[in-house]
Amino acid sequence: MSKANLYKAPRGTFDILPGQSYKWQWITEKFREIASVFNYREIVTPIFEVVDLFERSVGSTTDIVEKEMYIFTDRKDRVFALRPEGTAPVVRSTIENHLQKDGNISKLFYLGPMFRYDRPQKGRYRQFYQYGIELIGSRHPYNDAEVIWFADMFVRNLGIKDFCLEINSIGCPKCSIEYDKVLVSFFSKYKPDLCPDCHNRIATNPKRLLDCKVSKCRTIAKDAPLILDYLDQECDYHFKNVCSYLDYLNIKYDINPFIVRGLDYYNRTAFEITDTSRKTQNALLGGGRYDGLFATLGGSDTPAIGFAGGFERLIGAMEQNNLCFGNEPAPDAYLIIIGDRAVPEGLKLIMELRDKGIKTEYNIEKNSLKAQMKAAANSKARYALMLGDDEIDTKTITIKDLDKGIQNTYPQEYLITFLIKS
RNA sequence: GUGGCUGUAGUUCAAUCGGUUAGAGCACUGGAUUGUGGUUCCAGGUGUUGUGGGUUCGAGUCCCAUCAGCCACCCCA
Repeated sequence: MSKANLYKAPRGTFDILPGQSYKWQWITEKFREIASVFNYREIVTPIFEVVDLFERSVGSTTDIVEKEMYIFTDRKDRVFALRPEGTAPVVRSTIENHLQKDGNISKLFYLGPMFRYDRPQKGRYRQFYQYGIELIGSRHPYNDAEVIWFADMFVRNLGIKDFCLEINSIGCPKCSIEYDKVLVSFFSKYKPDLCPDCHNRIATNPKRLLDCKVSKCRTIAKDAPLILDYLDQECDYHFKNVCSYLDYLNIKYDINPFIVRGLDYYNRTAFEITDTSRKTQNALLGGGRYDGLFATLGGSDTPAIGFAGGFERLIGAMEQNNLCFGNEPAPDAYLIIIGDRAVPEGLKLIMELRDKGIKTEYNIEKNSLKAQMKAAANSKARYALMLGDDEIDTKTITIKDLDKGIQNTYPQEYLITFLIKS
């Protein structure tokens, strides 16, 4: 072990092994299918960006930029960060490449690894894989609902049933000025009972006070004034409309006034889907509206909304419920060659099969029929194709159905049609 | 980043109070059956006990460090 394991995957990272990779593919396929149905197009951005992009967009007081970024300097002393999230890069690219024309909507999706320097745990990794969408160029509440609809449909299509969709509105900067004041004065009354983190939150980010997991703070927060009661008229109207559209679409949701997304750029609609069969690391996906981000990053005033979620969490939820990831890849046919005389014929055959797109395996290093049969069974191939002296003499091939255990000998010309038919 | 638990064949787990050559199932390979796999029987290697130090006549076992995983906090995907 020690010699073979001199090198290990870095802490918090993992290899997606051959026995697992089809699960990633399955989820990717499902995601692409829904993206296609909703008319989203893929965008691929670099895995690292100048660190400033994330500081400006995600917010300099958030945990992500304060302590979770992988930052490095290149040979010309430029400071970069491995992307901790996907929205800021997409917005940067949209601005840089003038993808967004006023009055139009851009619908983009992305897939790829993200990086956060957290302490690893099950369901929490330093390199993890996300899927996400961004709907850019509309402030209409219908589009909030449509993005949520996409999320809901995706999770549902994977077969996940134990999940909960929660939505909230965190208002706009204007509402926040008023609401933050109310929060500060409310929590200040309980200052001695609050945890040290919450002491800081009073000064830096009052809304996060609602988010604290410390039980004492939680009890206090339970009676805190709710943002929903402090939305200005436009925000209130917007939120009610989002809810109405969700109702029209027959999407079940709960309103949870304690949802405060961890990134600074969100405004108005915020939502999360959580895995209800799990107590920790149970956020499947989360998103919200970010109408101010384009301006923050130097673009024109462009409203947008999106969400992102993690592959690992989905796989965890699916495995826990024994859900199907499609078929594990296996060959259609396994060629078994008996005797040296059949080798040239066999090679001709395997060439023909592969040319026709039939997934065929053959192991020239296994000699005995028994060993080859065993290898065929282990490969999970549907059919074993046996070619020996008898078959050569009669220009036939013996086909054995490895599940049913029955076999028949057919003329060689019939083989391709047989395999294509079944 | 804080606190705790754990680390033994490929894998799941044993190994008495610190005692001599570290064991078993599954998996793997070969054979029984040179034209038949998933059943059975037989045989085979499974290893620097995560790594590095220390204590001891003697360490898988005790101590320290380190790495990794897990749990809780935190954070979120």
